[in-house]
Amino acid sequence: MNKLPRSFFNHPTLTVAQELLGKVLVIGKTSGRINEVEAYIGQNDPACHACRGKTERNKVMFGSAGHLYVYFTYGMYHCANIVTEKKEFPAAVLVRSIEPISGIELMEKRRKRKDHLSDGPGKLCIALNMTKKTNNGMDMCGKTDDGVYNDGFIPKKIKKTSRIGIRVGLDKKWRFYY
DNA sequence: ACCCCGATCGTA
DNA sequence: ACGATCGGGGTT
Repeated sequence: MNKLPRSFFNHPTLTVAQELLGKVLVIGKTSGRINEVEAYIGQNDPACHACRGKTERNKVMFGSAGHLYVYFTYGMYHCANIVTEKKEFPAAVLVRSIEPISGIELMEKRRKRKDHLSDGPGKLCIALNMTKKTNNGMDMCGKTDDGVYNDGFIPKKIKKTSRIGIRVGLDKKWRFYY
């Protein structure tokens, strides 16, 4: 397993999003294979948090690639993105689902159930214990084990649809899964 | 200071 | 398919 370097994320978001499929996300003692993502890209994407410019919440998206953008939503959930593209270009890939690989008992304990541990953006943040307070802005290309890894797995067929849970930007088919 | 609504989840 | 849920971002 080799860790993805910053140069992997410092590219067009649609490319990074599709290449992230099948990679292994590691946070602490838990990990899982990414099997669903969505791209959110800059000022011309009405569904992107950064479409109206930089704010206190979305400022991480304007930073350098390879950092986590974790935000709080629906009064009770978190969602985790990995920042892409060059500095000051606000874009990121939302990780919507992972297939649990390690730390499964820990995930079950955190989720308080044994099924559907991480098949949703809010669920996987609970399973991997990611919150805005502790994970927003963290570097996924640093020296710690936290990050994204390539173990050689290659998705067979990538499917593309509109993104989930949004009311604008539905014309863009920027959800990818396999 | 406050109002509105959401990149969701779980159950029906 | 739909309702619960509520913190806080963004604007006043």
